[in-house]
Amino acid sequence: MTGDRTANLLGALALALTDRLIEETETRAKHGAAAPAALVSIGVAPGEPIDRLARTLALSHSATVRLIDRLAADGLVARRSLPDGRAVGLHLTRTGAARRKAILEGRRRILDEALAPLSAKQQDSLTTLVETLLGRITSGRQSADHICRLCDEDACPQDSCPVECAVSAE
Amino acid sequence: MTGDRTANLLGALALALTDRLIEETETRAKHGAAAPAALVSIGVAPGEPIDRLARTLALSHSATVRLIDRLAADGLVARRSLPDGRAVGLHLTRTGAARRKAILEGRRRILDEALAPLSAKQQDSLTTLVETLLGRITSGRQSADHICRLCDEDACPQDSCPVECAVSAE
DNA sequence: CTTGATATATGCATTCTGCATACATATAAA
DNA sequence: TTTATATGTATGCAGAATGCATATATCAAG
Repeated sequence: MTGDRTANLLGALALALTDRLIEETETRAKHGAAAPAALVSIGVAPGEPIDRLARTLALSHSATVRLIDRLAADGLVARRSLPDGRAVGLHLTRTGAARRKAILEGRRRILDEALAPLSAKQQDSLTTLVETLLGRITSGRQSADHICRLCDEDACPQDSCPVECAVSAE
Repeated sequence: MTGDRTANLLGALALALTDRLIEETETRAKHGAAAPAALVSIGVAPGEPIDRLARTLALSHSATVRLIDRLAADGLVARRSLPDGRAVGLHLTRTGAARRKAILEGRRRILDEALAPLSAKQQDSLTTLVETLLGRITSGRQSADHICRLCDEDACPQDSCPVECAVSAE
């Protein structure tokens, strides 16, 4: 009984937080919810090809090409040639990097506001629980990249990331 | 420092869970992510007009009309006349009610899987923390309806719902 | 050099959405 | 009652984002 309630509350919280995060990040990079995730992900791993980004965003290849077209038209992303002549390496322009920073700051602000009513002790307790849940949800490299597509790697070093750990432990 | 990490992890969890919940619920009621929320919300409050549903879903009125058109064409929702001749009351058909149940079960399955690694004690601890966060996020009746648009009211009685309590306490 | 795989790009259709508007009904005022 | 305004619904239209099928270029293996 009480387990049902826990599940329901967690679902409501996830939905409510995601609503706010999407709303916030989407205003800073137009072109849909995938756009801010693209900017963040490209910033984490510059030079990666479109194909890889498509998997991280869980979009089709063509949709990703079109998204990059739009972000490039806005001057946020640049395509560069790679040793492999078929692929293009994606990079953020200076403007794109600034936009990425704004996206991460906006996201962080939303989350900080939500966490404000918790004491430091409660936040520690929450951290442990969330780590456990995140590890459980992760299933492989692609899943991990997708989960972390909006993450601020400065706030969450890779060697301590429960999602990365879950991938390594496989 | 550690606060940043907590925030980031919470954001990742919210995103990952919502991805899974949307994916799951969307397959059971076609026509986009708002469709399952419409079925769930209509089930909670049958007879409500489209206008009110639009606010709960945070969609424009016309988008909601079109959504109801599609759900009605699928035989899931029925429009009935109301005392106020301008409005229409929304109801679930028998098929619609069954679909709603499947949506809530699918949602619950996803959440139960995610919570599986936690002990009963940890789940209790998580419940308390999530209650606090949900109360903080809520801002008014419309916000509350929106947050709870996919909730299973059987698992979360209204008088114990932190979102409802936050509205009452205003 | 040929064959098959890979990466990107594009034509086309579909889905979902919002804005502006039209229409019907209700409510209040004169 | 009549008129004016507000409310709820529906529709025409356009735009954004996406996927499928396909075309093109490049790589890798034989």
